[in-house]
Amino acid sequence: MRLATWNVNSLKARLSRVETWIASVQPDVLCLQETKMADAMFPEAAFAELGYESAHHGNGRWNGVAIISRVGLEDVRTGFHGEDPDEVAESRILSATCGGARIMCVYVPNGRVVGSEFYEAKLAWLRRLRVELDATCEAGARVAVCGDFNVAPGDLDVWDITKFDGATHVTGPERSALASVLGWGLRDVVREVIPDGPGPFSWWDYRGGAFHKGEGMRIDLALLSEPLARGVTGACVDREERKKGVSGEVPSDHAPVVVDIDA
DNA sequence: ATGGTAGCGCTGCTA
Repeated sequence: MRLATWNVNSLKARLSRVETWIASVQPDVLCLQETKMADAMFPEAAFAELGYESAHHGNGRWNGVAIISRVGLEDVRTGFHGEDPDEVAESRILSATCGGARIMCVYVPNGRVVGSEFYEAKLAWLRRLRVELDATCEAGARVAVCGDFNVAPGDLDVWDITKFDGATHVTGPERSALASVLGWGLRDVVREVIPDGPGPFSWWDYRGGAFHKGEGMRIDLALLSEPLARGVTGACVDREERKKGVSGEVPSDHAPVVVDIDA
């Protein structure tokens, strides 16, 4: 199974690139974040034409998550378990069973300024993600939690840790909350396949030529439970997609993360 | 030099 995750920064603005990328890379399951659209606007037919089923959870111009699969898409859950779908304020988690694995597509809150109410909400959201795993997944199950975590797990996951002193995405509480999610029984397989850094980065600020200066962060992660992680045969970040297209089409500020699992 | 870019959508917020 080829599993991928990609924060597309508006699926409406990026659809053409996403279609081209899918046709080229041929993922079996693709998790999308920041679709920035309501369910009614989701281009389900475009993915069907490529041979994929899809599920989307979006409620407006921010956030929005989707799972695209050509190996089945069952038992879709919108939001956290026990959450009234009509009461979900922000669309940040979508789960489905694809190809015998429980896929969770997540878009963790950014957190903005350390210590702000948004930062505290981010920590609470990550704690709730651990609760979600405890409550909805059996130990030993095939589980993949993929998405934009807005946390750089280690110092090698930012271009220059000395420039991040106390900054959002690298603070101890954020990393501890992420570690608690991993502690359910998940492995950061891209870091295992690529142990050296800095990088591989998955996000670069649009401003100031950050991409070309190599000033990025690794915040888009594929976290796999043991039965899936055991079968990983390769993992990478597709930096090519982050380059500007020949037609001048603007890329997302995130690159896709791709994991191959022999299963 | 306290900026810069992108998306949404039309004013300023979010990232």
